[in-house]
Amino acid sequence: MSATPRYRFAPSPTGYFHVGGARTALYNWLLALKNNGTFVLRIEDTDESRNEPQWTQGIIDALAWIGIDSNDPHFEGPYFQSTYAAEHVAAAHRLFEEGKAYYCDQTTEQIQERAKAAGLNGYDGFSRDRKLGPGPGHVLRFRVPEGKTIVNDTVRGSVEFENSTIEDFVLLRGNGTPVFLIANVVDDITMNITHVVRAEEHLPNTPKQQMLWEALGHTPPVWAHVPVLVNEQRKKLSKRRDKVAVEQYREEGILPEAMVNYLMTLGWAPSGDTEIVPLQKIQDEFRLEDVNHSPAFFDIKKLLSFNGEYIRLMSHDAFIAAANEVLTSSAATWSADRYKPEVFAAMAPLVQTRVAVMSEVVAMVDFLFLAEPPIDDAAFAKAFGSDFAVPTLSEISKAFETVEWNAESIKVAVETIGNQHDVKLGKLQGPLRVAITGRTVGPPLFEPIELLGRVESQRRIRAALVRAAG
RNA sequence: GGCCCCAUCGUCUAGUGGCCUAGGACACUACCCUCUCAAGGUAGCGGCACGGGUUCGAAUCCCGUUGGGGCUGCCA
Repeated sequence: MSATPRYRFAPSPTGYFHVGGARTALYNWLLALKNNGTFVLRIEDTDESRNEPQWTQGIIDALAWIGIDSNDPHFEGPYFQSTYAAEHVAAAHRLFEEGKAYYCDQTTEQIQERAKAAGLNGYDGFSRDRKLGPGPGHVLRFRVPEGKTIVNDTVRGSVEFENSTIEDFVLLRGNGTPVFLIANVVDDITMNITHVVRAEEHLPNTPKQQMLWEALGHTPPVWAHVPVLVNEQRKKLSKRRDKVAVEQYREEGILPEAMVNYLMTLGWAPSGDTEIVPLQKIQDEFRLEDVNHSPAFFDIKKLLSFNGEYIRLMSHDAFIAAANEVLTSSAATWSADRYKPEVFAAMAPLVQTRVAVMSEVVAMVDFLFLAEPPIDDAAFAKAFGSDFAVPTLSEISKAFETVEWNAESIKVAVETIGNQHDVKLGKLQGPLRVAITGRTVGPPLFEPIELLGRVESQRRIRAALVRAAG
């Protein structure tokens, strides 16, 4: 038994990184850090039909994003399962030589037919004693022993399987290549894995793998099966129907800290009355024994709420830096030369409390950088629907010619006009806001007006007035 | 169908036989604050699936029912 625990994360490279995988990886990673163990990354790339080398880099990048750093001393790998194919086959052959596995020539159709006729399901062990040798189309099957298999699971306690309900499963395909069950076990054995922490969907595989560990002469690892993540229909999160790609959340401006914190509150919770907590506290407190047993709904709304909170927690400078990144990216709707970082910096505090994801800052400040911000028709109709709109805006326009150009004076000037017309500032600012920003809602108005300057503000107000007249 | 897992507010959870007239968070509602919208503050709504046991005492232990979910490939 090795002195330090060795955990592993073994994704198959399928093109994107699943949030469920991210959570499983996080569990393993945190446990490795907490127990001064090792996190082994193994890419299970044995399904040649859907195996693309660039996916591997995607996985490493996604792991890095959630804080699992491949340069950290606790990180080991990546290993590639495909490079160990010879070992997998050798292990299977050893099992055959020891009589623990046997060859079978039955096709799927034949197996199904016999099962149907017998009123049973699955493979019935037809070839167990036929003493077949290897050959084209012959699969190697594991001879499931009699008795029962008890899986000791850190999350679920002990789970008992009657071996008679487990069919003699395939180890080697008809073409001689190994399947997942044996490849996974052989790799775990050679990599000295001590703890297998994975999603609950693997629980039915576990008795089979445990039998393989034992048949191969090794003590099985500590198992832990964590509940799956589900959608609002309570079905396992699926690539087809659900938004599961970590990369997509990253692009939309979810902060990694928020994602990590949120993921860790699914099936588990830190002590105390607050869920937004430092990663260190999570690392200190997290225990597999405390993980819930039932599936958890991946609630994007709550994720967004966490993210908004993390955005507000950022320092002034950090927020500006993060915002600058999206404002100078392809997400920007203006031509790059019109962007003025110092203008945004002045606005930053006003937008920081108003966005839940970083991508939202674009629409929050676009009117400052767009030469001609589009005016939403519905917004215009709403703002100019009242009879005070045009007269007050005209007066505002006049007042803007002479008012001292700073946010506070501008506000006072507008407020004064409101008083004369007996219209509260809250209503009065509507038409002005639409004229300036094109929208009915947005950050506080007078600061950006100051930033925009007298001339441009006047121009926009006049344009709106013309539109209202026409 | 078979095997396995699960069951506290709509959702995520705290709770490990008395501290529970069940706590927090998201969402929702109302009010306060307020130049719109947010943020913030206050209050509110809302739950131990059901039925039997065990016990002086059960959300917590046992059994059953019901309801969910996972697996059931020569995918991983």
